[in-house]
Amino acid sequence: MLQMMDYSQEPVRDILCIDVKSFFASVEAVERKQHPLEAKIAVVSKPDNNGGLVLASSPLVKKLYGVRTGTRVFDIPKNAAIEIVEPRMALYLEKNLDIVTIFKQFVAEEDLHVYSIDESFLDVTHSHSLFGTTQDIARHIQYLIWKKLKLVVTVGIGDNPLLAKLALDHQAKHNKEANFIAEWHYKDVQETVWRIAPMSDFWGIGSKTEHHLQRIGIHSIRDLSQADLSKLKKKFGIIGEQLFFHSHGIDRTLLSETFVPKAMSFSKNQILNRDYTEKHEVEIVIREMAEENAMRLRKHHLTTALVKLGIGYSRHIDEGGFSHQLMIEKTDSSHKIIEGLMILFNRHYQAIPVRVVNVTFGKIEPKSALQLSLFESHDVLIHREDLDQTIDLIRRKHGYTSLLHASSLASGGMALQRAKLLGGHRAGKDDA
DNA sequence: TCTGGGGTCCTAGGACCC
DNA sequence: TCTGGGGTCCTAGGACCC
Repeated sequence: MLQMMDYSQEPVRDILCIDVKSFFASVEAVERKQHPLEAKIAVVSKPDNNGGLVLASSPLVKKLYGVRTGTRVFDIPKNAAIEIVEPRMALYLEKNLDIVTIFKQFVAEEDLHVYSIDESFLDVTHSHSLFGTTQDIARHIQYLIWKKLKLVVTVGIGDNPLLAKLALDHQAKHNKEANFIAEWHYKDVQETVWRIAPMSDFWGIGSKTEHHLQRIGIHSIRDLSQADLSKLKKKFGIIGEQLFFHSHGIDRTLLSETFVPKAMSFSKNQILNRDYTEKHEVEIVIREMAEENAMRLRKHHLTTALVKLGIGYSRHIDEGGFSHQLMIEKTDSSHKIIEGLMILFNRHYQAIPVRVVNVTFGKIEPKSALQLSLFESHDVLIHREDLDQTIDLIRRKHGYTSLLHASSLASGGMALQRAKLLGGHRAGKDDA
């Protein structure tokens, strides 16, 4: 006897989940006057480095050569007619803004949730009198985006955001015959959600969770929906409960209520181009990354009160590394932040080759009045603040490379290389 | 042929306070 | 003094997503 849900009390909205087919690769195709579905382009994080990986590939490249997101550079067939392209994040951001502008013609701000650079949720429940049925709206948006940007978007439609997202990922994306639109409702859960396989394809289930589930006898989403909820809760906590409801297609979030909270952390992650064995070299990298992050803080008038330092050791080392955090006085000053990071670094660093560095700021808050300290004179603080702002200004105007600290020019410095990156990828513009 | 980068959320243990 | 209890914050680590 199958355990079914009573959906009568669940929210029923008209949700669209929209994403751009092979976004980065498609943008690059359009820039080259090619049809995005006929191009053979792979956007690669570090084309000149075998360690790089594919961030996006044209549909044809996926189909013909099996080259998809995550494929390593050295796994791309050598003789394939694939154009390898460096990412231009600034360009993609621009296109994203154009697309969001189109969305805003159809929904109010609070009914739009931009989930990532190429994926958004729209609640069109209140848009029908002006724009027609949900399907009409979906097609209209597809048409406008095609007309304006020559990009193909796929649309999942559902009674809630989860169903829309699942319809998108598991049906719309592959269904050209249906114009890349798919619709999943509560009544379809058995024929749709339950058939998603493998389990790790399901949103929120990764390989670890999949294994864990299998160990307790759950081998499909359908199994999951029939599992004992209290047992799931005991094994997985809140996540277990969530998984259970998701397997029934239940998701109670309302877009209009999920005002996107301000990002609570900024992080910088860097895999170094070689193992760093000298302590001071690592220190220089940490300083650079801290400064870049601190610039972001100041640009948005924010402060941090928590710094985290993560160090990953070379692959040749058994130990993985460490990650430690430290509460500091609320600040946006590079000096104060670096001071905190250096405490962590000196406390935990061992003479082991380093390959990965992570610098994260937490407890981010809007900046109030100048923070005064009992231990430092007003003048010193003001001076430092002025200095930081001036540096930011110069960098914003002339590019990060225009004002490198002397230390960055030492052998360990990566700022010169990283300045050309945006969101970790090449910005593709002079001063993005 | 060795490492992409930026995020969020949850857990569990410990410290500290009342 | 006994093993009290609840609440909140901090920390490290894990898992997942795009």
